[in-house]
Amino acid sequence: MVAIGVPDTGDDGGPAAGRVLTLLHRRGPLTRAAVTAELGLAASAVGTALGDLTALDLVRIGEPLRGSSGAPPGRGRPSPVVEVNPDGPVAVAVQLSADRVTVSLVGLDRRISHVRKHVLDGSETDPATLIPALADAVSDAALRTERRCVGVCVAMPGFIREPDGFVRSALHLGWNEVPLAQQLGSMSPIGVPVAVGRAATLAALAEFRYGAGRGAASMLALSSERVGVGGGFIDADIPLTGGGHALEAGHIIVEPGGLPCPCGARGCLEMYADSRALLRAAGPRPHPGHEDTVTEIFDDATAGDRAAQEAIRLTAGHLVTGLTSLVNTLAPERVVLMGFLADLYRAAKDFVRDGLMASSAVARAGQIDIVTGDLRHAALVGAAEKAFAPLLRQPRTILRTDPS
Amino acid sequence: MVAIGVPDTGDDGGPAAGRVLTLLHRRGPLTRAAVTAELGLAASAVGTALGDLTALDLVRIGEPLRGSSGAPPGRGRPSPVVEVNPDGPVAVAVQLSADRVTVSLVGLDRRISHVRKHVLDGSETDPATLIPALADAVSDAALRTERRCVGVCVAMPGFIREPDGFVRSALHLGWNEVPLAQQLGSMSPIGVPVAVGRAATLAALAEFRYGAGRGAASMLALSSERVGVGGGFIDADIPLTGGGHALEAGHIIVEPGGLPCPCGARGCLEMYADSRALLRAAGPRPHPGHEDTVTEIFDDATAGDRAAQEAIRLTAGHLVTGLTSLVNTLAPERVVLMGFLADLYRAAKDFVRDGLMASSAVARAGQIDIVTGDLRHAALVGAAEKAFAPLLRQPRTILRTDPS
DNA sequence: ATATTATCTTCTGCTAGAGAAAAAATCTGC
DNA sequence: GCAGATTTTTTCTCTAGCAGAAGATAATAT
Repeated sequence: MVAIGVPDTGDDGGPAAGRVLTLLHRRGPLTRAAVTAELGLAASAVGTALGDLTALDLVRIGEPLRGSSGAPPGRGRPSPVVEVNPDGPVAVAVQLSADRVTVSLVGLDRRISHVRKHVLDGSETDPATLIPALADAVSDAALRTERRCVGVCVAMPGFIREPDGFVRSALHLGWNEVPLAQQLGSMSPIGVPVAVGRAATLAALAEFRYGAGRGAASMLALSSERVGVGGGFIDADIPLTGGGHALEAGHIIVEPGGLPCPCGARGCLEMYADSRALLRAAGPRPHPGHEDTVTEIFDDATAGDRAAQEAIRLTAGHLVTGLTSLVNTLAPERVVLMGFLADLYRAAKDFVRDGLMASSAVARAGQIDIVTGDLRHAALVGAAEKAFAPLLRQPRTILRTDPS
Repeated sequence: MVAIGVPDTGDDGGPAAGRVLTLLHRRGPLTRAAVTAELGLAASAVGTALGDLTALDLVRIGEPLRGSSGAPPGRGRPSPVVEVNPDGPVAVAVQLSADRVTVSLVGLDRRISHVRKHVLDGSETDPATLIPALADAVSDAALRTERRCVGVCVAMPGFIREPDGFVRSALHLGWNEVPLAQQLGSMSPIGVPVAVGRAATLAALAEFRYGAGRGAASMLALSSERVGVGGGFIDADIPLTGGGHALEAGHIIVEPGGLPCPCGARGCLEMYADSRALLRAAGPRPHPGHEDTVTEIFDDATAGDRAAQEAIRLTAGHLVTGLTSLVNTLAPERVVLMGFLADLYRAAKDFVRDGLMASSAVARAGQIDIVTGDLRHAALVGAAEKAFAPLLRQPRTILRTDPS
């Protein structure tokens, strides 16, 4: 039973140059020999791929590892370290949230530079005002560097139609039916593709590839920043997008007939498990400032305050209910909690973990890990991933464009 | 801005022969010209692929369409119709449920033959008893035909570790940690790969490709046969497996703190939306027989019986709650209801549809269709899909094996 | 210094498919 | 009934991309 006649190139996965570049982007500096072994390619194929990639200024071939710099020298011909060129192309990564805009440049090494933050006041969130300003900021960032810009991606909350970056609706900004990618593309003089993605999905992608999700086959991320709960799910390196509508995890129903949610339903998770819900559960508190009071509740609970502990348990209990439904649906190998939910989890670790194990047969069968996120700019990194994707897949096609 | 130097083979997607065979399997008879246009391949590539496939007896090249048989003749050289060989290879598709076993042969044209059903009594469900019997039945089916058997797939409920067909647990059969695929493979004298898959996922896959899900980008299927609720989700032609644990949709929580479920949680969907739940909601009824009474409730409701209508609304309301959470999580383009849930939906169509639209912002944004399933042997067809997958991907590699 | 080892480079060969040109099979108009 | 017109198939040539073998290279080990 031996296959004959066909060389069986395995899973293929596209041209070698793309696979090599993707590997270096994902895993950082590697020796040439490691690249060859990792990809299962012939040494000659890796050789030509790396030759092309260096010619395109996408990767840099360094010195072989020596005594001082890391690994043991070993016998045989030393293998030079290859890595993504830190002065190579950049992507413009933008994060657009309800109260501020962040524009940054991200390299293939995922280093973030040229960060510009702008706090929005209510008068600026109108698409007709915000988009031209954003286009300026993007062009500005792209033109301020010598490095070649290969793409733009905006991470924002809302319902996004991914293929064409069309914003169906973004409640926090009050947007409806805005062709963001198209408008941004036509207003920016830098002729590169513009993509738009759901912030929660992109942040989840970043955590999956470079953060708390590393190594998992699938990962569910839940995050909350003060108000609302968002989610992202990645399986086999592919985010579940649902055409831009998936993982509205804040609107899992955890209390049928409960509090009305602006989304139209009653008893949504985000009415019961975000920071407002904790404040409500804790009852009146001395200091009115929002952030302070939330951290105060966590501090009080640690110090032994029964009322604070009770409020945390109540809120965490709703999180467990939501997690049970989500885990039984998606069966992630790992759950990553970010923002307020990470704080909540840290304050009630065993309660959440034991609760989920007790109520979810999938969690029991699947050996689920619950962890907190560990990336600082997950959404920006995720946006860069999306902007870089075409280049990583087909480096030659993307860069060998007529510059005239 | 024109890409030069690279032929841009597009998405590739593997060797042409596999793509052609897959297309014919999925879409049925097509003209040669249609195949070329559909796949975007050069005519010469399609020519050699079809040549190879006919040489392997996988496809049959028929007569060009003529006046009588279908389409208008048209000008130019007539294009012969090509189709999957109806006497070509078969897969053994097995459905294993709590109370019976079905063994059948399925061709690349999805025609099902040699169906053998066996009703299980309690004494036969032990793995040590059932698996050898199943191995016999499978070999028997494979040897009774002249056609070449290329694979076996068992569809069954439970937690399945897909890659190696290991049954983590199957509550209905009382199984735990059973290496089904491996045992079946070693007991059957026919040397072909054996796969095992979750029945609900495979049925959903069949509906997605050939049934009520055709044409949708993503699809959620929910089914119920008397007891329990199962689900499947397909996105971009790929089922969400979660390592065999995904879409335990029956264990979405719809009533926190509600009825205890054998899974360990309280308030699971399947405690509130299967046929037992409807019977409970309807209260005592004259006739004790199960099936009769359920259809009787539907009939009474149609006839105007208020109590029956109320019971249906109550049960359907819970279905809406569960659907809301599922739809907000997965954002399917279409929802397919099967079995009892299809009956329930037919009895309360507007109630379910309006309820979901009212409570799910994702449903409102995404234009979700709710439909009932329309395949009779969805699980068997899905099992055959899984068994055929390697052949469809690489026809040459799979069949050019040394028959010695 | 010489052997050993691991890696890299060059060269040849093969496969899959693109693309152009030629051949085939039907229809249309006269 | 015959000459184009039209569409499709076939044949042929050519290239990209990678595998595999053989030789070159640069370190360590003796």
